[in-house]
Amino acid sequence: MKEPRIHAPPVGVAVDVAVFTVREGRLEVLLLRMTRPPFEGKWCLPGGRIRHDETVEAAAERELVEKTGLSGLWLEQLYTFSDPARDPQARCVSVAHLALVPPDVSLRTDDKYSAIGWFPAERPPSLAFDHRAILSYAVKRLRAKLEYTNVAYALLPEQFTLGELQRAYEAILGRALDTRNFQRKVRAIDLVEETGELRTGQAHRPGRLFRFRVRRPVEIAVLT
Amino acid sequence: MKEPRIHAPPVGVAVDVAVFTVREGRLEVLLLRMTRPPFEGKWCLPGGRIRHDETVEAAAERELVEKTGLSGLWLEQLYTFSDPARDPQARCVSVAHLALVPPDVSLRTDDKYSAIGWFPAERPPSLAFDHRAILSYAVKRLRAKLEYTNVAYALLPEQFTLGELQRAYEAILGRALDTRNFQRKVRAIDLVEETGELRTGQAHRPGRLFRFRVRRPVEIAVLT
DNA sequence: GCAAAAGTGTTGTCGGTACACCCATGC
DNA sequence: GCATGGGTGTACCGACAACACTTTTGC
Repeated sequence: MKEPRIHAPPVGVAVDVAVFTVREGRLEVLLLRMTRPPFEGKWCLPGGRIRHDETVEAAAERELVEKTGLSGLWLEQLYTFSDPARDPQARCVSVAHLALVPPDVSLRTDDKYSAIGWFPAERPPSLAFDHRAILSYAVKRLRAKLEYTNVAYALLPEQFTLGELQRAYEAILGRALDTRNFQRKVRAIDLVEETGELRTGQAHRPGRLFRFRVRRPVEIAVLT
Repeated sequence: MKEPRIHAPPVGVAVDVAVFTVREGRLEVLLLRMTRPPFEGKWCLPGGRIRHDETVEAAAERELVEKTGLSGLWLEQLYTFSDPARDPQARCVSVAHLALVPPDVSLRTDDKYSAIGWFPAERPPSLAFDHRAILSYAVKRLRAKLEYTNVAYALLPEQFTLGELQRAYEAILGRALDTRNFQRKVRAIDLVEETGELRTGQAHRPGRLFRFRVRRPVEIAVLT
């Protein structure tokens, strides 16, 4: 009934972030290579301990800046993973986060971290800790949010064609969509607006360029 | 860039639980009265620190048993609240949980806690910490889950009439539903099955009694 | 017999899905 | 001129919302 150990060592609080992007029609996640035991050589999601004067969301943003150079991206809290065995070295819960970036960002690869890179979100390499479970959960949540919010704005560049938007949706949802229905629906709910410009340079007929009408998180019904 | 304080005091991990029930057509939440400063006399959600050998969900269940006598209820993790100022006494993040009980459970009121009771979830008394925000978030999530899952089974007794089920839905959603459409939909998706008995004793025509077909969390479409 | 809750059917509308063709450009 | 992705219109179908009356019991 009473606490068994009065002065037990503290339970730590960390954050981890699953950062996604869509490139070449594929959903990809950002991973770092670990350099120290016990997970030497394995890959992991960026993250770290939180500080006293910040929320977990702020910690997630700070860790991303420090470890990857990414800033100002779309980010939200996901779930707290707390299996006592999740970290073999220290008792530590992890508040997992989901983040999205457009495909044209550049990573800072110069510093102490041995390697950093984008990997297929559906078939990642072997991951440290419980990061495989975190990644699976993040993909699931992203799929769900895509259906009833406008989060896609955080995954695409400022301007894009409807074909590019559709391919981003297809990459995340993992299934093909009907172009005619997709375009009609996207326009019906005023998700995007024309910029007046055309995508030239590629072969074939140039597509009209669009931008998102609102570039902050909003609930909006699209696509069952 | 580097950690400012190498040996900063640890950030604690606690859990809090918003326990709901529906009684007399109203959504109610379980609150405890605090006995110690700085929130003496205010009410709070049940909760406490986690231990080293348990997940946050297990900690939530354990705290509920210790503080309220409730056990074996429906429970899920909600969100982690981490404002550095949320607890004026100790730096501590709280992993909030949502729990549901049927209206006929009894609370243990005998021990050290000065008071415990059910309050209207929409108009609670003055709450300690950030528990008002946690409660609001929990109500929002409960409403959402009611729409696409069968969680209502955790709020109703073993047997109930369709009228009672509808009133529970109306209490949580905060709006009236059409009886004919409600009954048709509930039966169409095989949410419930007849027990063959009737609700007698009240005045007026007795209703048939039903039970939920499955009494574990399942996704099922009901009610826009 | 009357008050009150239980229970049942039909119709119109809207949104979703399925589907085929013409258009504009680069090569 | 042809291959390729861009872009548009229609028809069917199912789900949902709106709506009124009969039934059964306790008092």
